[in-house]
Amino acid sequence: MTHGSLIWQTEKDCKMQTDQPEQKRQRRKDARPSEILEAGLALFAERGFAATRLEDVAKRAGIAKGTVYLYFSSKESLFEAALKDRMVSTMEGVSELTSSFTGSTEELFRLVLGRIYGQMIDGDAGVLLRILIGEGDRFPDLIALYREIALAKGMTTMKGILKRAEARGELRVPADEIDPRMIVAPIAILAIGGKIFGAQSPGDRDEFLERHLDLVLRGLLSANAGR
Amino acid sequence: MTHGSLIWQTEKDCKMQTDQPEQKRQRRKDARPSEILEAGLALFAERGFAATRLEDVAKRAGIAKGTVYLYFSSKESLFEAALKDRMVSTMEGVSELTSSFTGSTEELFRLVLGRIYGQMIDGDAGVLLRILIGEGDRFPDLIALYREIALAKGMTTMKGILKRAEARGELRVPADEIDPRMIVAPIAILAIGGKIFGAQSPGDRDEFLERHLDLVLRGLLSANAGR
Amino acid sequence: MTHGSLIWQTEKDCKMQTDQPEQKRQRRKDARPSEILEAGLALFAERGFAATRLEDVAKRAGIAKGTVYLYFSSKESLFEAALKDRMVSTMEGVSELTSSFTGSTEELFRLVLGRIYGQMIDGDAGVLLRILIGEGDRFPDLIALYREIALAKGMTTMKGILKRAEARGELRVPADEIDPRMIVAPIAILAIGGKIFGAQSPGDRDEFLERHLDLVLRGLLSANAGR
Amino acid sequence: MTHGSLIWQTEKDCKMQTDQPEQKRQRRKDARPSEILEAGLALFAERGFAATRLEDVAKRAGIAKGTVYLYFSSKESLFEAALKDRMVSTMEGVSELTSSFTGSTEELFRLVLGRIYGQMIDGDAGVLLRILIGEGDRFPDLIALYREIALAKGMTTMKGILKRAEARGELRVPADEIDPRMIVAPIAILAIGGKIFGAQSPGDRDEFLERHLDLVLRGLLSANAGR
DNA sequence: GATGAATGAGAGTTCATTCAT
DNA sequence: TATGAATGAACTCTCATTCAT
Repeated sequence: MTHGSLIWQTEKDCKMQTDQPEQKRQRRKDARPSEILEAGLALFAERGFAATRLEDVAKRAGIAKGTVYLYFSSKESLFEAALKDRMVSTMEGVSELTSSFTGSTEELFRLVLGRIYGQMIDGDAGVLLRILIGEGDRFPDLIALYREIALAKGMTTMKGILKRAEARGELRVPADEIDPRMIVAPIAILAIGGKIFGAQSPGDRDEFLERHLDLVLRGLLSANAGR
Repeated sequence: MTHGSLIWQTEKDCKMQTDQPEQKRQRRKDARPSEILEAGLALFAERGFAATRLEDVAKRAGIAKGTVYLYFSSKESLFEAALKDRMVSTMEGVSELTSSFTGSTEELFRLVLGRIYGQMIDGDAGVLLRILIGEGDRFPDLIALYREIALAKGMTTMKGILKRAEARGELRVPADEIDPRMIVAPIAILAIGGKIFGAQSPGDRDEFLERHLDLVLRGLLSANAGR
Repeated sequence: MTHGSLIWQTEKDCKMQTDQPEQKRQRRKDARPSEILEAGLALFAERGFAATRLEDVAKRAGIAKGTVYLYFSSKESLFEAALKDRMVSTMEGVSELTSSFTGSTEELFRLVLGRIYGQMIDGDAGVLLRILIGEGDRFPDLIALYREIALAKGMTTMKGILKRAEARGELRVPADEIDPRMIVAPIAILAIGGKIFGAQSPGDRDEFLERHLDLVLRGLLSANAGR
Repeated sequence: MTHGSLIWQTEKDCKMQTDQPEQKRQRRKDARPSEILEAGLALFAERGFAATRLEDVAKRAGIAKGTVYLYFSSKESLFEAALKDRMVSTMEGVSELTSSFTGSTEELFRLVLGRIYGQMIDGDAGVLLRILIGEGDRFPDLIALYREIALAKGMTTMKGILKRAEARGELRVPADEIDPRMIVAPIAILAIGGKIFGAQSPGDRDEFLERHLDLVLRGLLSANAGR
């Protein structure tokens, strides 16, 4: 849930659990926002937006209810902040992978999809998507934002990979005729609907990834499939 | 969603109440539960569980707030009933298609996926999923139910198709090594995250289906893709 | 405090105190608004707007907290409603007095000011003014409204009296040169600042009125005042 | 309100803190209480007691929230201190005018009322009244104080003027039969309810004063008014 | 059965006050 | 002394649920 920004988390844990173990009335203005973010993210993921009480978020962050409002002006803005925070960190790194890669398309796919798997399933990207989806039309602005930041970037990256494959003569069909969403779909399924479609153990997931890759790359049918 | 016409019928009844009091009233009484179900489903889909007010459900069903409690003991139970009702009806029909089919696997896939497309996107299956997803862990029973009824059935059907293809020598890999979820994933993506991943026009959707099919059946890479 | 709309109050008291003495869960949709209005008015007057808790208003009206919101959308709108209700009833009647009067200007002043005394001091008009004044710039709309409805009407009425006096040759100066506010001012002082300027016993008030009238009508100085 | 310049000075100090640390800081320390008083008074006047946040008072005084509590034990005590401070300074000066005056009563009234106009409308006396009025029964001590300090003094002065006029044979009625409040009332109206009764421009005010004087001194009716 | 007025627990939010620094 | 982060009681407003009619 909270692997999105491991560095901050580490920092925070140090301060909290080592230096000032059980005190009340601490002052940690710098660390607070991300702590609250984490707490909120965890609870939003667990219960959805509406069913998450700000008091519980505060409790989980180890602070009082009112303190949340020192850093976020409302429950909604906390949610927004959590979403933005994760979107940015999630979508970074993936695109960089692509540009410098020199191996085969299959290897590149393996690398990129593997990376996305991690972000989506072990990280928080899937969680956020789930909330966004579930809250219906409550957050049209956030949906728009998500589409701009996360989707657009993801699609662009994927298009890049396909173009590259096309240039190398590895594609069966023109790159333009492939919708990147279909390639990412199984991941999204796992991320969004883990509980529903079957929350996998890490081992399962690796296997799922392999099959996903194989399916996407080579398809189901044998060359001589009777049609 | 699909049975939306019922609501109109209710409205009509309202208008006619003074003209034909007894008969219409009787007919409506029998229809009540499903009318409330429809209204609930529509609003849950639109706003999520928490953000849906029972008063609005009642209004949409053309009845008074208190009347809902004559048929459902709580908001939660209405939610569960609405989802269960739809789950059962949604997943029927697909499996029958398969058993009697005699053509090629590709044609069968085209038929079955097309059918699922309809159910998921134009019907309520996607809506159901969306609601379920957003409420996190709040309705574990419903999730379990969904997995039993919808997923299990869908997976079985899909497995059947794959086995059949295998028997006909059309599969590139053993049927057992294919996870049916990967085949259905792009559809689910469209159904669940229409707003997020891009709500398609019907034309778009057909094209999406074609590409989806093609991808699944033959994969991305050309036979001589450098690896 | 509550003499502004005697008719409603009477009706209401009948229903409440005679017919259904001590029941909970009553249903009195028609009487409720004015009951809540009265309760609100009383508490607003006692404590000011901000310091009045809606729960106390409810308690005083003999209902539950939430019930208030069935009739008024917010605390502010309750205040508005109370203000409007009283303004209208207060300013009515005064103007009618004037039009049909045939006696001397002094008698007319005596009549009109006496009437206003009653409204302002025994009624709620003064209370409302007090709140409006004390809450500073919180209710600019209400202040504007007050000026339109209450002030404008009052000023117009007063101007009418002055014009009438002028026509009868009773005025020492042209009617246009007299600011009606100065005539009403002592009353307003008493109404607004009863506690501060000295809350009078009814006897005091009558005497105050007499002196006020005498002062206004004939002034302080004797005809031969050395200047 | 009148001492507003102090606040600017404070701001300047803030800027200079690094340049001339010790001296300025010292000077500020002594000025603190009255700076806070000013800031409080200004905001209480603007918004009323409840709607004024201590944080804003601090900000306006150029200090931090917590610092207020070094000088005042609570919001209420700040409020009381602010009002007391001003009451004392406001009512001084008027009484001295009277004792040494040798001209006609009309001229004396003109002088005294003019002075009070200034205090009430341009100074803080009206503000104080306004605040006190709005808070209903919340500060009985302050109301008592106000009556003692401000009202009593004002009334005494006014009585002195009337007695003097009586001795000079200029009064139409015995001085004892005139309530000084009626003479001051129009001023209070303007001071308290500027927004409500019409906030005047300085020109308006002078004219209002003239008419006020004329009305009070000579009354409305002509000598031969039909009665 | 049907209604909708009434309820009251509960949530988000504010802000006077405290206190570690 | 001065600060401002932290607190938590208190408040407004919502809405699932009840029940007299």
